[in-house]
Amino acid sequence: MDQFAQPRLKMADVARIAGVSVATVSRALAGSPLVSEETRARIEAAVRDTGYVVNQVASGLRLQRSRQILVLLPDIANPFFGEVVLGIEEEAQRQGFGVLIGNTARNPEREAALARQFQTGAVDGLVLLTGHKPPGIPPTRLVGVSEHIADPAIAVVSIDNRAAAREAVTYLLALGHRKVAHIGGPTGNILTQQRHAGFLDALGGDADPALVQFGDYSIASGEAAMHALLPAQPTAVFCSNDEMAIGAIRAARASGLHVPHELSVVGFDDIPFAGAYDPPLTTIRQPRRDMGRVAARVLLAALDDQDMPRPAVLPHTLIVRASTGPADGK
Amino acid sequence: MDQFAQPRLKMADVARIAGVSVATVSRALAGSPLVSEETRARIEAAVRDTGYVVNQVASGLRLQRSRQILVLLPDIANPFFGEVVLGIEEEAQRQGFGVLIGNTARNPEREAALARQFQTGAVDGLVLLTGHKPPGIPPTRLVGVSEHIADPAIAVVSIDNRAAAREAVTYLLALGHRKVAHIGGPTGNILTQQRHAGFLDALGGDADPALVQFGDYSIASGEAAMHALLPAQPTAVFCSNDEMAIGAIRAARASGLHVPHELSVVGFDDIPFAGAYDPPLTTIRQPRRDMGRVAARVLLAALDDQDMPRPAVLPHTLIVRASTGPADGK
DNA sequence: TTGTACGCGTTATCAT
DNA sequence: ATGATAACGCGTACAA
Repeated sequence: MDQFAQPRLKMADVARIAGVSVATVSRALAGSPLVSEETRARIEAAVRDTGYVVNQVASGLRLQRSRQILVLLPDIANPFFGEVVLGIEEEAQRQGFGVLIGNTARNPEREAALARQFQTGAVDGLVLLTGHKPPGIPPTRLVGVSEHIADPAIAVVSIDNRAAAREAVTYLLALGHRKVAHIGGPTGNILTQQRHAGFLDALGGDADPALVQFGDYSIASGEAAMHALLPAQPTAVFCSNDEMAIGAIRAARASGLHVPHELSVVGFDDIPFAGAYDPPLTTIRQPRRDMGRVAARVLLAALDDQDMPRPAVLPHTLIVRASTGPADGK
Repeated sequence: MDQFAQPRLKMADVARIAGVSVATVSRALAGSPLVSEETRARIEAAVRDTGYVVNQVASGLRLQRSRQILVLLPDIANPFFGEVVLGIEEEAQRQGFGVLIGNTARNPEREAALARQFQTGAVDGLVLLTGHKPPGIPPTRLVGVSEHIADPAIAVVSIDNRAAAREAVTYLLALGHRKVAHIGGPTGNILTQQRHAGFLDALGGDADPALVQFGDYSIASGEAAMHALLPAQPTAVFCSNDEMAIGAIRAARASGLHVPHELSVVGFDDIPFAGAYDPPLTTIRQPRRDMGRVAARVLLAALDDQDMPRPAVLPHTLIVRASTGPADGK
């Protein structure tokens, strides 16, 4: 009952069936003008009849390029990345490139295995959503998205995180809040630093240390950080991402505080669930799909030109929803 | 200033440096015992010095296998898949396989491009999280996860969706609910049908049509479906996934109903946000990571044995949280 | 317009 | 234990 897969056709098979040489088949399939209409038709018929598809591995070996790019994700479960990937795919497809995704899971071994796909020509370029270049590969044919890469030779497509954070906090101040707290991510993280800097900017330079906590961008860590902040009695908190903002809301509620009447909460990213949470989250929206599109465009241009891709800064938006309100609670 | 990437080393370069033939280098790198310790050391030194890595494309062409598998996702933004992918990666890595991810985005063109990666040997096997086999490829070296595949030759790793749905609804009945509604997914979808069947099972065979609505597994569609159900005054609703459950809660609240006092809501999947929502969602947990692990195991076994993989049914769990309560509202 | 033949970087066979 | 060489399947000079 078990059908054995028939050995896959090669170009020579198609050539034989069409009564031509492999060279002609290759040319016909590549759309070369050096093929008569009549032979082209015969070849196309043979391809249709047999269901032949060109072997991308052999072709890639010969051409030294695969027309594939690989997107490296640190955490495939992070809802931030989905839309970025869609943007990348959109632009790549437009330019005839395929997109593969690799999940490093912050595991050096997996990252190395994926980097090898790049080093050995299985993919032509890399989009880094991981915030760092895999060790041991040259900083060329790479582009970063969202998070800055330590290697200055690598262009990054992002928003102005510092300005966005400043804007979010300024908004809270405009609502009359005077004790604005901040929950950041891991302190070593560049995004954390940029958004923290924007927080300080808005406050005029420095903040009460009792009003600043750092988590790890998870809901649980936001919850813990908010519990630690509550004794200082902030009336508003700016969180470095939406997950921690949700955690902050949970902690506030657990302590009997109403959001937004007694505590305003601002997130960052506008992940898919942000608008569906109760209350819907006020947050900074990153143009994720555009970021992906631009990143792909920058990378693919660099593949052709061989010259250094330029970084791009895209506009963010403050999305005001129901997790924030006036300082006096109405 | 622009460093040109040095042309990549080939095995012949390493051979030259180590003063041996490429055949010996190949053997040494493959761990063959037919290499003297002394030459092996020289070769390893050369590899370290140069940073040489074997070209997987050339190797794959020669060996006719890549030791890579490709996971096909219908929607990379769907939070259900993250943990499944982790399970797949875990097992694949254990067996020395790499994992790539392809997002079809329900776009036939992208799906075809990804299927070609498989057809042409860039990857050895396919894990389908899409619910269907890409057209035009033989049903071998494939395994499905979660959703049944139309082609009976393809093994699927899943839970017993019908039994799980029955269990969820039975739990609601045990709480004293008599008007239990259901929000399903697209009616053509197999998961929708199985979970709907389980809903009917628990009710003893049939349900009031006014208590059944179908959405598209999105939050918005759950919201719309719940609005349509409200006139029938259900005291509980079983939703075919967590997103629609969240939508149902939003709709109930918008109509002034308290969850769970006036309406109990059960979801399905236990996506990462389910426990963090307010109220935390009662739902059916699928053992996502295990499903991924088992799927990888089944697929990789099939790659060796050439025989048909066997389907697997894994245990689900009803997770009771705060979105459900007794029918009398306390 | 078409065909012949070589090379892309490996691995395996067959010598030695 | 090691080396020469033929494949793997394709693309492209070069020849015809």
